[in-house]
Amino acid sequence: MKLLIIDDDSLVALSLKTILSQDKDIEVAALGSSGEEAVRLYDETLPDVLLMDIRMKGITGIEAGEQIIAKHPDAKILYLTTFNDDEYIAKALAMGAKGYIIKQDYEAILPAVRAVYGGQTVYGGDVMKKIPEMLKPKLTFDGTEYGLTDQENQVVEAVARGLSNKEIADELCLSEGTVRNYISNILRKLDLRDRTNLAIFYYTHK
Amino acid sequence: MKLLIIDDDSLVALSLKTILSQDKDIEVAALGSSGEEAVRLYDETLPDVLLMDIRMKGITGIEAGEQIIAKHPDAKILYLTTFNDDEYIAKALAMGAKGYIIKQDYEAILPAVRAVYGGQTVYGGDVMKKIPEMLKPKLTFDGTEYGLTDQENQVVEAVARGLSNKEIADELCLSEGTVRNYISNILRKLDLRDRTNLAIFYYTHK
DNA sequence: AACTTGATGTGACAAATGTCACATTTTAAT
DNA sequence: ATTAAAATGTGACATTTGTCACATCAAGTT
Repeated sequence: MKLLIIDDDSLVALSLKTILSQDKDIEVAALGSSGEEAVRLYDETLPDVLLMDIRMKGITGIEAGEQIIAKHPDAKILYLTTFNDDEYIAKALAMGAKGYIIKQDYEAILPAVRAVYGGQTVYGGDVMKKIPEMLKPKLTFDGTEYGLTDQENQVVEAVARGLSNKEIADELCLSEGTVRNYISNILRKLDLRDRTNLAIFYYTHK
Repeated sequence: MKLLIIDDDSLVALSLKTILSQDKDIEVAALGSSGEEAVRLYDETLPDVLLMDIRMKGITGIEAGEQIIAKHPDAKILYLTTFNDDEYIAKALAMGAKGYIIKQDYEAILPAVRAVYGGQTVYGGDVMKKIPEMLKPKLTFDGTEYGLTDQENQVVEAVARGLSNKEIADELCLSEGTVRNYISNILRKLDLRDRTNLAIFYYTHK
């Protein structure tokens, strides 16, 4: 199995090579330390598996991966990362990366590389745990981001539950007029036209 | 590594044992052919990895897995399946299964088992491809299920985009009155109160 | 031809909604 | 204590919305 290793930190790349070379089936075709190098070396060496850091100076591992996949749709890219950042996970998934594992667990790297070589997709245990959450819509709508007050936020929640102004007033112990005023303010702040658009906004910005 | 193998078809279980036993690191602790057996044998043998079929007579692999995880939160369960059914994938993910691979690719099974033993999570290539789609909300609302006509459906879409009756009328080349009538009908059919609730219904029913 | 049906439209109406310009009251800041 | 700034409320008003009872009209059906 021909392997290409890319890591921002050359020392890490070297260590990886040392560790992985011990396996007699693995031949490390080249080492690199940037996204640009990844793209170039991939073309030159056409490895079976590309083991690459995500965070790197210059273009990120994700971007490099996209370029490589564009040219070699079957490329098997296995990402190494220090953190497990939701955003990266989602991007890596969307990009079709074959794996995403945490650098820390050394022992896991070799089996992961082997599995990817065998056509599997390997995501480190902790990473996988996040996917179910990501699958379900966020329940909390935080209007603070849009400059809404606490009360206004509650009104938004209520509107998003389909309540009428009267019902909202009863629920929040306010007068109906006040609720109307709140809604007016909310709509202005969010630049929306009516409560229906507010509900839509709520559900599309969950 | 101690391995427990469960497959509806005893022959398959046996074949798996034969294949996997060739690896000197693997010891097959037991074979089983039902979800109930899986639960029992897991308790008895406490394997490092449980390799289990999903579709089985009696309780499914998923249910068995849930019971096992409930008792042994760190259980490493690797599902084998003939199909890659969205529903099962989602369930397996939510349950915390460590893997989900297609039976067909024999060569993949051994590396997958090894990777799972090493703490990784392994989802077969095709399986993984589905996750990004599952991550984004379904765009199509099929009102047919609720007895809505084609036109009514278009109105629903329009309402869900936040348009006013006038705007909808213009867009669909109808009179505003007709749009109002449509909405009346839709609300009755769906047992909703107003357009805001309709929009909410739309977004909460994919 | 007479009839049915469905899609489309109209007008009237009540209720709900959103805006606005202002009061009150409470709270916080100086 | 005085002031400023919120939170809360009121009433008037124009619009929008949803309901309803009825027109029209085209396209089938019998």
